[in-house]
Amino acid sequence: MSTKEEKFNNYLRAKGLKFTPERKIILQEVFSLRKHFNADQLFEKLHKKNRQISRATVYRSLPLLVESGLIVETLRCQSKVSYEQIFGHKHHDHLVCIKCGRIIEFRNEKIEKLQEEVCKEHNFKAVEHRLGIRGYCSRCLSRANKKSS
Amino acid sequence: MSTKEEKFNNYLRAKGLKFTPERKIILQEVFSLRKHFNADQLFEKLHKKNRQISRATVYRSLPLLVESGLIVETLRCQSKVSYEQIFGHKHHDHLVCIKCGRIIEFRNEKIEKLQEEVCKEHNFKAVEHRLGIRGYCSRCLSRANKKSS
DNA sequence: CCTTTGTTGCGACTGTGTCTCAATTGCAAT
DNA sequence: ATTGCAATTGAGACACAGTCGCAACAAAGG
Repeated sequence: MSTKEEKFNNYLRAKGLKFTPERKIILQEVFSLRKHFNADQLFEKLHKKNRQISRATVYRSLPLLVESGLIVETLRCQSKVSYEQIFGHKHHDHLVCIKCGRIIEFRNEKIEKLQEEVCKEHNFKAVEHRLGIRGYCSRCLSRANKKSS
Repeated sequence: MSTKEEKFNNYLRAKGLKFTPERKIILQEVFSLRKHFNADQLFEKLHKKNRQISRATVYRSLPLLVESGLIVETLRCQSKVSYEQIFGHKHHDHLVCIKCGRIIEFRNEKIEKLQEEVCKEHNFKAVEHRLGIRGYCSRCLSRANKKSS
């Protein structure tokens, strides 16, 4: 099993790209953030740490991290693309609370299997899939019941 | 079974809003477009027909149509929110070709059931769910095979 | 007729993300 | 170490979807 750095480096080399200091810093920061994050949060955090890396570089690096298989584009929340670390994580799906924004992860093998079947039926070669269920989480539901008008 | 107009009107009245001529025109146009569309396509079409309805009004009306249950926000394609008519249609999910953009709809009862179970497990009240599988459609696959380099 | 409340269009604005371009850097070959 | 060159960077301008504030307007009720 290789490290994140190795995996990213291998990807970059294979494409004739360089593992620059900026990319190294971005890689580290991505994995020091919580699992779900977006471009701005990443930029902000770098900025606060006085890592002067431009917005453009941050935005340019994220697709590289996606292509290298370290992170993945997940849901779009409030018109922002949200990313998620997948290095060393299994695929899973999301319950998204539309009230508090909480993201609950789940994995259901049967659903995964059924998706494969659907693709087979349609001669479709899946690259990626996302199942997002939007609604109200248990906390928000119980809170709503307590102070029901 | 009520018509689209009645359903929209009922929703509006219930919220103390009005079924204005602009909203009527927008409603008609939405249902004369093909099933999947976005705000700009709608605006363009109205414009071409010399229906002088402002962009702002179009953007303001779409959330109303969503809340009234006539249309639904589906996938985001190329940073645009895409809508879909659901009046008189059953829920379904999508295979999206990342090469040609084709959208293939499917419905799988077992997946729907399993999703309900997942929600129950997490005490989650689903409002809406989207399953999008992105990949290559059969046409694009066979085309790629023919002229494989 | 007058008031209230919702609606519209206009244009300015916001915010995310992209692009251009000149200057710089990393790396391999010399 | 030096050179050559492609990749990279930062800065700011730009593109574009979507939103907002505001003044004029319309509908409904008293």
